[in-house]
Amino acid sequence: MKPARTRMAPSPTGRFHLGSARTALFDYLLARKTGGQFILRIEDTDQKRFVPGAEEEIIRSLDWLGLTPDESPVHGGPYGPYRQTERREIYQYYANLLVEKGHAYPCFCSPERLEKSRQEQQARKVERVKYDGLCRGIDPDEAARRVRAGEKHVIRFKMPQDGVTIAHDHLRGDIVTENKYIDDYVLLKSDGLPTYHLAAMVDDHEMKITHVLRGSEWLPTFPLHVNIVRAFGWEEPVWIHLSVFLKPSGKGKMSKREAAQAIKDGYSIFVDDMKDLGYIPEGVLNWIALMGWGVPEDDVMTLDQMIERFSIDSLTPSPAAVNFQKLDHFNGTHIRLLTTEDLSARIKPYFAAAGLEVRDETLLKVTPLIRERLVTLDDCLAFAAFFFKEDVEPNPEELIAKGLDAKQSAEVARRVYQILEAQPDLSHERCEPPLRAYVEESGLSANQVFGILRVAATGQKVSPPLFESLEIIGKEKVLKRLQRAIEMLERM
RNA sequence: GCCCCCAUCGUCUAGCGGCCCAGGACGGAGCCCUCUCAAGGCUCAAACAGGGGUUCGAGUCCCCUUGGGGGCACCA
Repeated sequence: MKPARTRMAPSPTGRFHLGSARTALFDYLLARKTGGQFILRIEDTDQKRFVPGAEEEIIRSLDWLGLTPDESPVHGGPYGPYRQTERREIYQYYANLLVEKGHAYPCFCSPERLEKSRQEQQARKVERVKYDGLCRGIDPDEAARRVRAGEKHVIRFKMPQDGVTIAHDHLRGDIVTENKYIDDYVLLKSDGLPTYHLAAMVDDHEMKITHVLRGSEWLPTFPLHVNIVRAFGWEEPVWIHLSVFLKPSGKGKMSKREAAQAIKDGYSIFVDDMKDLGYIPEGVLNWIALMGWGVPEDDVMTLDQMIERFSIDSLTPSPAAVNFQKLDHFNGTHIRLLTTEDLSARIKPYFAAAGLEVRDETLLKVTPLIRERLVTLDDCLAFAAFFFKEDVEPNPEELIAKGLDAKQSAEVARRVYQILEAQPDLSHERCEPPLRAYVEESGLSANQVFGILRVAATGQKVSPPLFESLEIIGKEKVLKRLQRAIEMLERM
C-alpha cells in the first residue's frame, strides 16, 4: 500500500472526546502502517463557537495518547498553515475558481429572507426544505458587478438539480443520493471564511490527504462533498465514515447528559480526564481500538501491535455502545504488562499527591506486590499507602478475627508479636514458617491468625500478600503497629 | 415530516454461500489456586430482529417491515 496521508480535523469548539480519539487512532495507524503521515488540522472557521483552550486540549490529549501528529499547527509541516483561519485567502481563491467554472454563485440573500423562506416551505410541508434558488438565476456578469460593488454576499455551491450522485464509502459501498435532496450549500460565508464543506475539501486536496476518516454525521453531506471535489476536477480520497459512539445502554448517542453521568460514575468520555482518573494511554487506546475495528482474536495490543495488524478493511460501520467495564479491564491488563520500573514511575505521583514521601528503593519492592491488583493507577493508594506511613489506623472491630472475641484476638496478637520479635529480621522466609507452625498448634485457621496480623500491620482488611508486605514495612514498624493493636484489643 | 446510514450473545466483535447445531473478548455464574483482595487456570449460560425471495444450500446475496443512529444552518 502506498504511503497514506491522513488527517484529523477537529474544531476547537469543545472538549476532546472518545470519538475524536478513535478517529485519530485509526488515522495514526493507517499512516504508520503505510509509512505515511498523520496530520492535525484545526478547523476554526466558526469564530462564534470558538472555545479558548480547546486547541491546547486537543494537542495535549493526542500527545498523552502517543498519537503525536507529523504535521500540525505546533509541529509545522510542508503544507501549512494548519489552522484554517490562517488560510482564508486560499479558500477565497478556490471559491472564486468555482464561480468562474460555473459551479458556484454569489448569493445576496439576507439571513432574514432565508429564514422567512424556510418557514414558508415548512408551512407548505415541502419534501425537503432548502434554499429557494433566488440568486442562482442571477446573470453571472450582473452578480460579479454586485460583488465588485461591495454588496454583502455568500458563495453557494451550484448543486446539479437532476440525476443522482454516487459517492463511494470504503465501508459502506456506493451511496446513491438523488441530487434534488441536496441543497445549494454555502461554501464561503459573508465574513469571508469558508464553511466546512469548502474548507475541508480544499485542505484535503492541498494537503494531499489520501484517506478521509470522519464521523458518520457527515454522511448526509457526503454527496455534496463529492460533488465539490469533482467540480474542481480533483482526485477523490478514500472516504471512510466511522460510526458514532452510543451511550453505555446502547440506546442513543453519547450526549452532554451522558458525559456528566460518566463522570459521576468515576469515568469520563474526555481524554484529558483519563490521566487523572488513573488510566494509562495503553489501556485507553486498546479500548477504543476495539470499538469499530474487528480484530479477529488476541485483542490485547500495544500501539505497535495495532500498527502491525491494522487494516481499513477490518473497520466496521455499525454504531458501538461505550462500555466502561471494558476500559477497566484493558487498563488493568496493560498495567500488568508494564515493567516494575515503568509502573513505579507512573504511580509515584499519586503517592506524592497524597502527601506521602516515597523512596524509590521501597517503591520498587512494593510495585510487584500491587501490580496485578491495580485497575487504575490511583488504586495504588488503597493498596500501598500504608507502606509509606509511620502509623496506621486500624478499625478496632476489624482486629477481631472471625469466630474469636477481642480477648482471644489479643492473645493471638501477643503470640504473633513474640514470634516476630524473635526473628532477626522479617524476611518472608523467616516469618512464614514459625507463623504457620503457630497456626497449626493453636488450632486456629490461617485466615484468623493472618487476618489479625494483616489488619494490625497494614491497617486494612485487604492488602498485598502479608509476608512480602511485612518484609517491606520492616521489623521495627511491624512490632510497633502490633503493639498498638494489642492495646486496642485489650481496651475493648 | 423528508433524506441517509446501521442491524450476530447484555456489550464490543469474528463470520465475506456449504468449514457455523455460529468463534473470541468484556461482563455474569460456578469450580480450582489461596493469608485477604486481585491475578491466573478450567467450565457453564448467552446471539444470527421479523417476513418474503434467490440458491441444491443463507448469519452470509436481494426486497419489505421493525428497531436503532445520524442529518435537514452564513456549525463543524
